[in-house]
Order: sequence, then C-alpha cells, then structure tokens
Amino acid sequence: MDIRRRVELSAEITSFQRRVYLELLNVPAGETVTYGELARRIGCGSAQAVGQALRRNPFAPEVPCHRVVAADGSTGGYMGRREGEALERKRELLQHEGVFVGREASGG
DNA sequence: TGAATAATGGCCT
DNA sequence: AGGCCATTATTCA
Repeated sequence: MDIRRRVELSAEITSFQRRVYLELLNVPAGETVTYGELARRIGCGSAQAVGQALRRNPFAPEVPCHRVVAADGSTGGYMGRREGEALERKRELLQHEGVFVGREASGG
C-alpha cells in the first residue's frame, strides 16, 4: 500500500489535509517548498492553514513533511514540533537528500 | 537587521 | 463565533 493510497483512504484527516499531503507527495526529493508555496498549489492562500495540516500530519515521516520549510529558509517544524529532536531529524533527512537547511544568510 | 503588526484560511472548542 | 497555528509580507526605527 502506497502512502499516497493511505492518505486518500484515511478518515482521520480532513479533505483539506489530504490536499496538503497529496500535493506534498508531489514534491521531488532533493527539493523543498515553502508553506506559502504549498498553500498556493492547493489553492489555500494561507500558509498557516497548511502548517495546521502538516502539524496534524499522522503520516509522518511517510509524508515528506520534512520537505516543507519556511520562506526564509528556516526548518519550520516537524512531527508537530518546532524545536527539539524532531527538528534535528528533519534536517538530517534533508541533508540525505542533498538539501542544505539553514537560516537566511545576510552576507554573500 | 530586527520587533511588532496586519493579513489569511482552515480546524477545534 | 472566537481563538489558535509548523506563515508571510509589510511597516517603523
């Protein structure tokens, strides 16, 4: 059973969450999207609404919620947390995909 | 560069 | 109907 299949069948999530997860599964490895970008893809218009869905993501880490980052390049959150081991875990996953995660650098 | 604020849409109570 | 959120762009100093 593909994770994608389970998302469609899951009744513990709302229709909105499905759109977020399914769209998120469309994100290729080695790439990331911002909450706002992901929100626009599903026609939400609100990044926070997306965060709400990701936060309640019962499919982590099967759902690549770790490929979602903030618009300033920060990690955002992972498995319902915005700090702690979950964040370290998120960064590790991204690094294994060849993605560097860091804060918006001021100097070039 | 950084803090505070306004805007935004869905979910829970 | 109101408060909350894993956000984001704007504003002021």
